[in-house]
Amino acid sequence: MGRGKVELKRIEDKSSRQVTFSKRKSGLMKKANELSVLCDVDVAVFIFSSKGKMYEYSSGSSLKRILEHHQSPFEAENAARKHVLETKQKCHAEDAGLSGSINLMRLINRSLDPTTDNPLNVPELTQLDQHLEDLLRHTRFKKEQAMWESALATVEEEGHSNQRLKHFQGDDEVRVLNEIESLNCANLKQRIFCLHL
Amino acid sequence: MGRGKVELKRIEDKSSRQVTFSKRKSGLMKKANELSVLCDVDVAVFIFSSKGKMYEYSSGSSLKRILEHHQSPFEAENAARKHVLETKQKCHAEDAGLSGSINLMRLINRSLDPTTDNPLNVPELTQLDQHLEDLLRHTRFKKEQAMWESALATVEEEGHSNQRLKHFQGDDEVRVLNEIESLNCANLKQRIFCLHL
DNA sequence: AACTATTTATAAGA
DNA sequence: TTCTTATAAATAGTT
Repeated sequence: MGRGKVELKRIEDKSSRQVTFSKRKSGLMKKANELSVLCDVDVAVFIFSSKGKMYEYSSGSSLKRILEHHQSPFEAENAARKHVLETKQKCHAEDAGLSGSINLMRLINRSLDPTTDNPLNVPELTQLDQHLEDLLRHTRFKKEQAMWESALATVEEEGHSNQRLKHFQGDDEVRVLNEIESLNCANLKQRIFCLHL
Repeated sequence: MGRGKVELKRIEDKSSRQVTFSKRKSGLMKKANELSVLCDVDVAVFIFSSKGKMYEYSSGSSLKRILEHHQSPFEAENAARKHVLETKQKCHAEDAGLSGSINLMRLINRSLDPTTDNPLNVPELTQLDQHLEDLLRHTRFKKEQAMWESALATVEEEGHSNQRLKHFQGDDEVRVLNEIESLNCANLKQRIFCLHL
């Protein structure tokens, strides 16, 4: 609708694409709001620009309040994550993990929703139990791994700077530095211990 | 646009509301598609009728494929669940659990996403570990509860029918029925044992 | 489900 | 960017 009719394909000129985006984005949200009010339904619209920026509309009472109240971290993060997955063109590997985690999410959601009208039955609870155990094992492994990685990085970093200093210093200083190094290691162990808490 | 202008408020007549819903729903999705194609962005639209039925549009390659491939159980369930929460007007109690579970979800998502560019750090992994432990405890408690509930229901059901039969039967039959009852209990115990696996 | 009189959205221009 | 305006598109009321 406008001075000329447009064919349905990507607008190649960047600046007019941007202008059209801005106009049509607000048009779409206006329409979404009208639909929501006139027909008394809930509507949510999510738009992801090519740079991953997200715009959203969501209707009146229900979705909106929840989304706003929680700064929509859930939808935003998930949608954004999916968008990233897509644009990274790495669909195959992720699919398995994603669908597995979706099932887990569904179980967790139902398990934590006190208003659900079909609470988890025993086989489902058993399945959830199993999933959680696996995930807990996985998490503890990751944690240990991350701890040691950060520990090694610190040691290496400190080693490097110490090494560099040694080039320019006498034997006494080297002894002091070695002491510092061992103190750093003790410090490191203490840090690791704290992380465990 | 139409024979008369409409004011932005709920259409009270049910059948014209339904007609308008149908027309405007497709209009909205058409607009969403145009925006997506013309401006080369990803767009997703979710509409929830008052009865909780969901309609969705999502643009071209990215979101659409993933949503279709997984039958969008995640968005559908979540959105539906939120919708239910809202319409049940029980926002207060759920909010705490919801925001807690959202945080958990985010951690799980990031933990399971191999393509994330910020993997969980150690404090976050510790937090996730803690959450999972809590949830596991909660799940096992629920499982035990559910098991005993179903067990009790079975006992009661069998007890009732046995009670009724006793009215019409002699002492010998009563003895047999008591044996059956105790066998049922053994059976029950075995079933519970199986559920534990 | 089709038909139009109108309103609304918006493309192009300023 | 914002405003204007000619025109395309959407749709309310009707059949």
